[in-house]
Amino acid sequence: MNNKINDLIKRRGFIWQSFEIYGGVSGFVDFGPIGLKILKKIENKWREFFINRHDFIYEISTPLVMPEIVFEASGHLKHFTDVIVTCKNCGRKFRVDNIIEKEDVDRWDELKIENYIRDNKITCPNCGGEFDKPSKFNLLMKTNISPYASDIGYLRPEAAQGIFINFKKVYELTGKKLPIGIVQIGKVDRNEISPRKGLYRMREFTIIDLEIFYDYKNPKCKYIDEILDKKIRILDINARAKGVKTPYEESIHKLISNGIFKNEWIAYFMYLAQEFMQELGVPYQNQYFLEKFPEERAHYSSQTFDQMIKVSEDTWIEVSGHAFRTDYDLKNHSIKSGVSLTAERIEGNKLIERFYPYVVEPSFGLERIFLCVLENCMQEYKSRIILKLPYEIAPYSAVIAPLVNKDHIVKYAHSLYRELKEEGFDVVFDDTEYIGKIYAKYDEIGVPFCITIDYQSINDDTLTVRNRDDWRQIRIPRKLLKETLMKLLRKQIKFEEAGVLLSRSS
RNA sequence: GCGACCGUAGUCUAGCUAGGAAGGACGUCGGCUUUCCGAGCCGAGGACCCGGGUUCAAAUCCCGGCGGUCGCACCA
Repeated sequence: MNNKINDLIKRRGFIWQSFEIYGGVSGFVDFGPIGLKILKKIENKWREFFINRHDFIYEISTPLVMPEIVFEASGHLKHFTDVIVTCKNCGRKFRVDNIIEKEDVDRWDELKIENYIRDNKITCPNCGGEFDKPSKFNLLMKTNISPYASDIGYLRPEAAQGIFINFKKVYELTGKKLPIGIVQIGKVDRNEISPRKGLYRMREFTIIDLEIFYDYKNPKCKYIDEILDKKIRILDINARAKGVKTPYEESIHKLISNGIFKNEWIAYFMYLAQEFMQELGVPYQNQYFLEKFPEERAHYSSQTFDQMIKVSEDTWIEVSGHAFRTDYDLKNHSIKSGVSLTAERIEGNKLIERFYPYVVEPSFGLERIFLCVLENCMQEYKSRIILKLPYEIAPYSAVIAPLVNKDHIVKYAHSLYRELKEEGFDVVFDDTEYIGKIYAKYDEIGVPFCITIDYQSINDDTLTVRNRDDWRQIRIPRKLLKETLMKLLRKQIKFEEAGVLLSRSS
């Protein structure tokens, strides 16, 4: 990916490899102070964007470790653990169920598979070569829940299961209404075979799983009308099957009437996801939705679109997946647990039926969003880096800096800093260096404004505000600072109109 | 997981071919200086990925591990 971003991330300590002093373990990263502030602000922005604008989405939190039975029900034990064999000659790997056509092969252990392959002289379908010993890969991370080895637990590979098993409780707590959205934001673990490329493929990351439960007999999305004229960029499977490689642009309305979506909810949240990434600074042209072929989809999904974001000239990465999970999960957990995870259809005063709602799942990888945002917000100006983060996700709203390291100037600046902090502004104080360095440093980590205190401030209680994106400065009275800063951060006022524009600049 | 290449302060790097006191730049910390864009001067702290082998002597050569990049495979 972008070397300059990598360099910046390292230099400023946004993130680093976990367990570094012990040599590191691939697939895990630690977030440093600045990186974490940005990450958390993106997370909060997500809440604001997706939860607060609706009245039917609720957030919950459930454990990371889950008992084995949950994943028996969800299908993850079966579909997440594959035994594979490798051809000694050509090196190709095959899933055992593709090589041995016996229906119970999923339950065989490696020894039985090895014996079967030898006894039946099964060879590589590609080159006819001999197979090596079978090996297992287990994408679920295993642990024990009690001192007894028989109580197996797994770290969750998605936050969704915690939502499905609690569907009925939340549904009842919130007034038995459909549609209902339940979201969980938290860490998940997957034993990736070869994690690579820093934040792109990790063994532990933060997932945002939003499950929208709706009545399949009333599939209308009540928000769809608001966005029918809006457009998205998309590459659906029909187009892909014809060999089309570039996404096309189309209105939601047209896509729906063309039958691209299996339901309106998936379309609605795809559009919101696109708008969300736009608000985080990723332009429309750097996004599209890629529909997955059936064989590319997860076992629970009947339709999947991945939201692709451009991070460099030839690299697009998935930041969200939009899956139509139907009633797969609720049904399977109901069967396994004996508890019926159903909604009720009531007409008049009578309970007509209990049914499994259908589920649409928008699911986001928080660290990937972080990565895409950094890649898209980084700009260079006069051989310096400016991280043009949207104000809401900048690590600080402003830095307060004395222009020179003189006691009375520093004191004045520091008291201003205290005052802003007490008012709730997320600001930082920095008197450590020459002013040019301060500008450069905070441009690089995306802080939108720099408030400097100079000799004039002492005399007339004015100060300067410097704009990260174009390096212009205004001078304003100290008493107007809080109000002006608030307006600037909310983009309620143009920078040059917020105070007296200074001509000095280079 | 396989193959190729790689691993020196926080970061970038010199030194490795040909074994002999590990050097620089930026950043960090302290001091001086400085009225606006990584400025200047002085000073300080900070590194050979880990383990084993060869050798009088290993950052350097050899083996193993860990990690990284790229390619293949994998990616619910």
